[in-house]
Amino acid sequence: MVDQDGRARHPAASGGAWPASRLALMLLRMSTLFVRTLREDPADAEVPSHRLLVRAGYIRRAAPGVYSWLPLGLRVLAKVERVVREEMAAIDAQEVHFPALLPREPYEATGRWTEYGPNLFRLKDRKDADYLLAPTHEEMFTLLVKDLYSSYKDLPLALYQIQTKYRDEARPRAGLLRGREFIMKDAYSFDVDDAGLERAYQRQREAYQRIFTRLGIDFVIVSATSGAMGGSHSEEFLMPTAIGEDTFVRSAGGYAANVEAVTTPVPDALPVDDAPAAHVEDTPDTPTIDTLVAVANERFPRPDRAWSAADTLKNVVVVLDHPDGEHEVVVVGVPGDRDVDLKRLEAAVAPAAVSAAGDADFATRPELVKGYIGPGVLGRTNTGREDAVRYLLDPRVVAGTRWITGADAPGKHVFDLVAGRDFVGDGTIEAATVRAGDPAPDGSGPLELARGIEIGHIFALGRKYAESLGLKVLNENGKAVTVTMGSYGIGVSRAVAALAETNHDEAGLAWPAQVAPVHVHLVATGKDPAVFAACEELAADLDGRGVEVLVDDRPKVSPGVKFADAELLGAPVVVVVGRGLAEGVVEVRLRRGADAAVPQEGRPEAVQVPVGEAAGHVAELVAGLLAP
RNA sequence: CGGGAUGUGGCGCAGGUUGGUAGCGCGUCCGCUUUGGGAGCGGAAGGUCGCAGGUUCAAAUCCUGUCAUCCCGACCA
Repeated sequence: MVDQDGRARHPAASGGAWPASRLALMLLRMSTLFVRTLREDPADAEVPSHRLLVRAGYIRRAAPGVYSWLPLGLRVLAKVERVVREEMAAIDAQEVHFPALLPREPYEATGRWTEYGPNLFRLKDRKDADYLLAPTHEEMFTLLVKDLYSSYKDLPLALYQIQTKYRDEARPRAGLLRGREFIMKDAYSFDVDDAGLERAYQRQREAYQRIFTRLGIDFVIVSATSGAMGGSHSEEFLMPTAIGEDTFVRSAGGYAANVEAVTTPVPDALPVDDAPAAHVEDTPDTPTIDTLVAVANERFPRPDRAWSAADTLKNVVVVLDHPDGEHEVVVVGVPGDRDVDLKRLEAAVAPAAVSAAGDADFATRPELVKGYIGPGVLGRTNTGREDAVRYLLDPRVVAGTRWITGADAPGKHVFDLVAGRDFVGDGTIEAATVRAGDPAPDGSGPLELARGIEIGHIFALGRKYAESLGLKVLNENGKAVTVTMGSYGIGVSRAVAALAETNHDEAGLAWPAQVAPVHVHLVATGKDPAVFAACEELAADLDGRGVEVLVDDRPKVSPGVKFADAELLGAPVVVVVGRGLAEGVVEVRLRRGADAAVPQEGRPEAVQVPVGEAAGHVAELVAGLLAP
């Protein structure tokens, strides 16, 4: 990425406008199609979508997390894009196209040049000016609207693009599912007031539901945190799958949220009247919760039941790195049977970055005795000292709860320490791990955990970007008001992978008709010229009816190879012209079997169709598969 | 950034401990045969064994360094 003169550059910096017209439909031939199928799995691919998309010749790796699209892959991508474009048009969003290569200044203005951190692809031009490859385009959209619009009469407005995005992920993985270059549809709404934003948000939300439904992608909508994006609220569209990277929770009663966004129902405060006074006890060699519980049960047994980890209060030292450069040591108090979930913590303290405290951090805070940290030295409210370590508590630590926790000296813990009476925090924080069985915050029952792939994310951004970039319009009273915005993303290339992930079997891909590169894979077997002639005739007939056909016209390729390729490539309908032709029939079968909802085991049943009726039969079949 | 693994024709791999003319399968090319489930026979092209040093008469193999890739974790609209 650095050329001979030492200048940074990026091979893909030109981004790329991909006109809708690239979905030029034409009859494809295996004899000339630019594809090479692989018999064996590529060594670097783990997940099915990655393995199969490479094996079937849809994509090729160009660099870690960077993929080239081959003809078949590009057709699937184009079909996904077409659905997205149609549904964007249906809610009056207009398509534009920004560069992928952007100057630093706008991102400097919103603070994201620094906030985005090492994940931002940065480069310099020959004059040593800073540029970036855009990870997302809020700034550019905001500035464009600011350039052109200045009146409330111009709003509401919704714009979008389908554009290549760049994020220098520390660890790209799973092929298209987490790349460093990927294709995203990003839409932005501009409104003059909150009610307008809410309407725009809902229209996008509904469009997303239609898009994923049309694509045949199963999804759940979960509440999410807005993270580095800022904003008031956001929701993620997740496709549930075991290989998903996002953990979310849901209840039988309909609650769903990303783990980062789950809130803990706050228990009622307990009376403290009957609680004994706090007392410090010797608990030698108990630096961990496990050892503490064991010693407590041995030396200070409770009459009613044994002590458990849930009776202890664990104080975890973490470091927050704030965008302004401040390096702050903080202690988070959680029930001892839970850990601090760094992702949840980070979401709760965004935009600060979280890391575990190192020896150097402990050195700056000698009052923190590893393994025996307690509220005695924590918290500004608690200690009355301005320079005390900030102490944030799990919401479960309500007034009246009784805890065993560190006494700030080696080998000593304090028992019967009552929250509210003996100590308080500097606030509460959602940082404890979420477990299956935890109650949903809306009372809709216990939560279960599941995993999913994030395929869409919608944000009610509010005024963060408009404010920092000065996007204002004049209202009815001639007064300048800051515009309120939403941003709405769909991972388009990721959706292709998600579809492959869901629609395959042992033999290969098995696309839903709406996104399949072709509708029909037409195979000619044998060497009889009459077979090839009949196959050509059928292909032309289908083509004339608007059916997209890939005809395997390769001579001297054995039937086994052709069948295997048809199954690997995954067209929804496979037609075989071969030995049946002598009896005047061709074979028609569905790639996924008669029940098109689920790929089936083994080979689907073939239907014999008289050759004269084949085109009509197949065209009807395809129309049925394409019908909503 | 931590842990683990791997770099050998286009792809998938063996060889390495015991240093001695670089191998197998698939794919590709030519010829003949074959044609309903990844064909057979014969022939051919294609590799400075990731890179750089070192040891040695001799290094894919031993030593040192370095780079890269993959997996797990950290990280991640």
